[in-house]
Amino acid sequence: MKNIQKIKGTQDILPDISAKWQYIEKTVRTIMRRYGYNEIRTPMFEVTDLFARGIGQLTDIVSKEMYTFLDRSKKSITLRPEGTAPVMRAYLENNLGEARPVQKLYYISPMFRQENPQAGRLRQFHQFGVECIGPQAPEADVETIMVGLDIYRELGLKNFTVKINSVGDAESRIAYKAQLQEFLKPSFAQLCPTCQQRYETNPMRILDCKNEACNALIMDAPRILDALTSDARAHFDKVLALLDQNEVTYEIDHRLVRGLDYYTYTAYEFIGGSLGAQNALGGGGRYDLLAEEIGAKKQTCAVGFAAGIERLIMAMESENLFPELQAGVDVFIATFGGATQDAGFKLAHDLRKQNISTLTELMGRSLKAQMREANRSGARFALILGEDELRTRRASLKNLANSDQKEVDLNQIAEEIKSQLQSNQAR
RNA sequence: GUGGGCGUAGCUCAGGUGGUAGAGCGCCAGAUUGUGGCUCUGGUGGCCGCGGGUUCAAGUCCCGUCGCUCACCCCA
Repeated sequence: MKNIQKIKGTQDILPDISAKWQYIEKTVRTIMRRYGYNEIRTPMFEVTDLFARGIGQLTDIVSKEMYTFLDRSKKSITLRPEGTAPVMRAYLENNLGEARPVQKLYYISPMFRQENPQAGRLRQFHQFGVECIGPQAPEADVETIMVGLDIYRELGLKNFTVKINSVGDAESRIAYKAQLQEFLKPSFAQLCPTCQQRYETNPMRILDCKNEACNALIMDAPRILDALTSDARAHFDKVLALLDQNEVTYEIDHRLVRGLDYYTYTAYEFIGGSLGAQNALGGGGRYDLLAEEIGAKKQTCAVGFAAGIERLIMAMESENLFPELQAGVDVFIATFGGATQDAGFKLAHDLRKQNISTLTELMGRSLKAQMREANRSGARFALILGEDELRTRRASLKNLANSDQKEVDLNQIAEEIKSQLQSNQAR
């Protein structure tokens, strides 16, 4: 009989690691609040069509990476591979735009893509992200970038860069695609097979191909920034000006096009410097056309980003940024079985009612073993409760950090622990 | 989907040219009749991923298979 194990590309987040997750999540929520973003939680699965139409049929995500299945009523369901389309769906479905012209939303949630796992790539992974829906103003683009930066800064991350580009509006892109095809036409035969396909379907994707031959060809390709309409160009210039004015350092990356079809105007990425092959910490941009792709009657402007939590953890570990996160209980009650065990159990109940975190012995071990357990658990105090103590109504309270031990009246234990915790912040 | 590396104790890993297994850490216990961390002593713990083949004999060689991992594509 084979042991059951986790599905490829998934992870068990065990207690020592989950403390890191909580640390990051707490920071994310703090910064989101600082910028006035509110949390939205959408379902983990959606009708397949949402992603097929929203993200684009010929993106890698839709064409080969989605977890799609038929439910019992033969409806096609997909585990969400990314967060933006569901948020936009929820925005439209709930008429959030009618309630307020600007909706600033954030999420922290799992995503699912059926790819081969490797460092920094999982089948279930987690992202936090923001969507600023409504404004067309460049300020909104810049604000989302600053949210991401502030989160990384707050966590102490140093080794990363911001890359930015504009993929223009529909008109700019039609013009640019034609320029690019024109440019590549003579050397079509030298392109890699996938890029030969892209040449027709989505020539801009050739720009971020990593194949040597394609790379060489693209070096001198025309730049999309030179093909932008005056509106698109003005928007991009304003974004850059705002970044400059607000102390954001960035690099313009002419080959940054991003993998999802819905981007317009601004596209940007947070690139980690210590991550290995999968080095994108997060990415985002403006997507003014997504709403209509999934059925909105009128154009809905929006900009946002998504960032990987697993990759952030990797980056933070390589920069050694996690503080001591061990949170031991306040007190471990050691007993000797029988009446002392019952008394200890009841005492724990009383202490917990007073918000003192308490551990009791559950294995019936020796005092020595219980003391070892108390130490291992990180408890601040050990309380020793034996027959004598029960009789005299006084128990021994030992401070495990400095080994100070004193007799305390059973009715005074909570007060004693509280005052000691307060006075010396015990360890 | 493709390619490389790796599967030996709870964890990290040793195990020239084949002779049925070891270390460190952890865990348990003792030194200390009711007191942790340090030290010392002892102990627990392994169908050597699985299946087949070669051989008197396989952790070791061969084949297959599964799993993990890194990488390609692409992305978080």
